[in-house]
Amino acid sequence: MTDKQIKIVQAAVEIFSEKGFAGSSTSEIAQKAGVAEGTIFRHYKTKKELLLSIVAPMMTKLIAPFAVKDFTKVLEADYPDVEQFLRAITVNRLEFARKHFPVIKIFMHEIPFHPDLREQFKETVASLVLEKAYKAIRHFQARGQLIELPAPTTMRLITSTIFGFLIARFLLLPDREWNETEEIDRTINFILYGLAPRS
Amino acid sequence: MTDKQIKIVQAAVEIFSEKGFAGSSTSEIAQKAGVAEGTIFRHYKTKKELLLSIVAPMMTKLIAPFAVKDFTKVLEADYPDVEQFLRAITVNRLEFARKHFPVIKIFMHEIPFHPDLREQFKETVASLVLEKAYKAIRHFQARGQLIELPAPTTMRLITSTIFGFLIARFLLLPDREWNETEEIDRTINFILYGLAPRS
Amino acid sequence: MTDKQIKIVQAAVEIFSEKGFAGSSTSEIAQKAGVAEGTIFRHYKTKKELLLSIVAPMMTKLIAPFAVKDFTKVLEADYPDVEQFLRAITVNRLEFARKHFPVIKIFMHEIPFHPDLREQFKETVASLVLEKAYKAIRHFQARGQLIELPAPTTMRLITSTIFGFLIARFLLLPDREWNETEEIDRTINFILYGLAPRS
Amino acid sequence: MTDKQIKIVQAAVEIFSEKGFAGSSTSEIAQKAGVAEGTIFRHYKTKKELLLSIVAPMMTKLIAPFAVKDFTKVLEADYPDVEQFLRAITVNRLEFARKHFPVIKIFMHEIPFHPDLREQFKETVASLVLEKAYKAIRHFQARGQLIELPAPTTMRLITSTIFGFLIARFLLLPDREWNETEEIDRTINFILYGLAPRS
DNA sequence: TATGAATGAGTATTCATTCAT
DNA sequence: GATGAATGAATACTCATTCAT
Repeated sequence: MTDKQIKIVQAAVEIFSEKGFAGSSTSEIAQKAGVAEGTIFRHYKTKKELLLSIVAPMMTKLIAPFAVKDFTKVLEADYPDVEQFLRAITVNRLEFARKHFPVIKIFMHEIPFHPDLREQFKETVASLVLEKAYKAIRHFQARGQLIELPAPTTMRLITSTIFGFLIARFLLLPDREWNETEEIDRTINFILYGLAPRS
Repeated sequence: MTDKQIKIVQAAVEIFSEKGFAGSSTSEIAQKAGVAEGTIFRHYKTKKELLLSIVAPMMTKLIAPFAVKDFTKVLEADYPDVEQFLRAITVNRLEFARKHFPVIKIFMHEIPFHPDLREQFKETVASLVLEKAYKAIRHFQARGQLIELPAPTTMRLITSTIFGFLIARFLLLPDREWNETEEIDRTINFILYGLAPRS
Repeated sequence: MTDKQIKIVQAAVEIFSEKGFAGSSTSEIAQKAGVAEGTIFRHYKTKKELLLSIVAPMMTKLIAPFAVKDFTKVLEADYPDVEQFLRAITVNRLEFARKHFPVIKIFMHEIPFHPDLREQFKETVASLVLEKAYKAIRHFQARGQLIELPAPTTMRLITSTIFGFLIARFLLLPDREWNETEEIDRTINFILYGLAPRS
Repeated sequence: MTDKQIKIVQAAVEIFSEKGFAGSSTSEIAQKAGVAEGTIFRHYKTKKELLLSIVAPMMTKLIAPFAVKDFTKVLEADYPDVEQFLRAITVNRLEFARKHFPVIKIFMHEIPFHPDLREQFKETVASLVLEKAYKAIRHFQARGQLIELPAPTTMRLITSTIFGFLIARFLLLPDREWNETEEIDRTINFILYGLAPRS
């Protein structure tokens, strides 16, 4: 990646996340990047390819924590109970969101309008992550730490809660003073009690 | 609203929700609506005004359930416990989402890119709804039915869960066979147990 | 055809014939036509469509003299001998070339680069004209007025000579003083003697 | 000429003859030649110069058979009658066309759009060749082997016929099975009889 | 000598918007 | 009120050409 290429990507991320893909013009990106418009197209055949070059690698990183070979072993070794497991992924994804927020924003906005992006997401992300996540859910259900609900339902409830936190934290109220550790505690407790086996 | 106007709005909703506002062209809307291009601009000064004419009324409807004068009285009269309250708004918003799904989709996609829309939302929706919602939360906290967390946190946890359900239902997996009543039960129980005062 | 549309076509003919299709820009055409660039594309979806709208009707006119139903009857009734037949088509095509010279020029230059144009030409023009032409050749061969060569060879020799005349007249030396009747006489005599049955 | 330069010229000939000069891009030529884009411009200052470097030498070769010093002597010594003369140039130009067909095609397509090319052609080719050709025509007229027509007219009739043959052979129907010797015979006989002094 | 990244003017085409009918 | 022809600025993208390496 040349120096100019990096500048192009940075400018594109900034502008895409601010105005959306369709609302951004390559001329504006070129200007912000300080390069000629033609330079963009030397590196990326189309505007869309530029978008993909930004968004695709993010997808890979998104699923990184689940891309371990022997997931069951990791579960057993590292996470004696659900709480620690949930806390780990929450903190981990919080940092991920903090770092890649603009790209994630672009991704979430564009995915409904680009069937190819959606397909790629389903194939790589969804299948891998869901498989692992369901495994984890059943793992903790078997240990009596989670209520016996269908895995997809459990998954939905957990995901909603964590995503809801991230959206509130970075999208809706990024400027509020956040006591992050406390909010994380509350969020995780909410999940734990919400999904605890009914006595 | 003339017959043509209705067709324009219908076409616009369809196309905006499919391609996004910036990705849609007025000529395409005119074509789908079966009117001349100029006709759109006779009724709406700009493309943006057409968007607002679609999205703004939806906002009003969105907050309708909270736009009652004596909210406390309603709470006391109609909802003896949290469960019935939560169930009522969940079912109610589920129907709302089912009915206005495309418009809601447009709204959620465009709000980050239109500061005026965002402002309008904050002023009308957020303030009114939040005020009422916080009131309800404190109401049930006072009755010992909800754990004593800050209202915004409680609000976030409830909203995440309900929105998560709606998103899963209509956006992510609209084609799956949904046993809606069961899923609603599980969702509400999740919230109730998650927010029950710790014994 | 609106007034502007006529101006666009006129300008396009002029510029295409001067610089070739690929060497002409739509902006230049718009300027010469005195219309906005967008106006061109309201009437013709693409630059290529503009080209076709110019060139296609010419093809139809080109074959007009051969598009008679009962060609044999026409031959028998109107042309007692080859000479009169040849003279008729030569004069006729001369006038045609004089009238449509720029369009013919465009056509001949572009046909090698547009397979669709070539195909259309083969289907409509070539098949119809060749069929009729071969019929005429055999007609006059049967009457002993033309040497017994294969029709395609005879056709080639006649066509070369007439086209050669038209090219010299309009393309190579348009500015020379031409004694047209005399040159036509010489040209036709050349063909007649060249194809007379050897005694 | 370096190895790369040869490849550039070969690629350029191929692409120019396929798409026309204006329709070809230097990048495509570079790609097909297997060199960097810049390399083309190291050898040829502009795209046009590349065209000229291809087309100009062909012009010289085109007139080669006429570029003999004592043309009259050659006529007397080598060609006892018109037939042999015509046959010689026909066969000779046939081979030339076979060998340089793509370049000839480029040349004929571009000459109307490049005044400088046209000028160069008129100066070198036309004047020299015409002078010699007229000399030959008058030579054979004086010997009673050609009808007494103005030399330009005679020249036109001969040239049309031979070019017509070449065009049919290589451009219009290159894939047909050609019995070349027979067609040459017919073509030359056509000219001979067409231009024989009327008895 | 050859490269290929970089340029910026230029390309065909689309767009939201206007306006005479 | 409705039309659709007309606009011209803007769009994504291509081009011939330059130049530092």
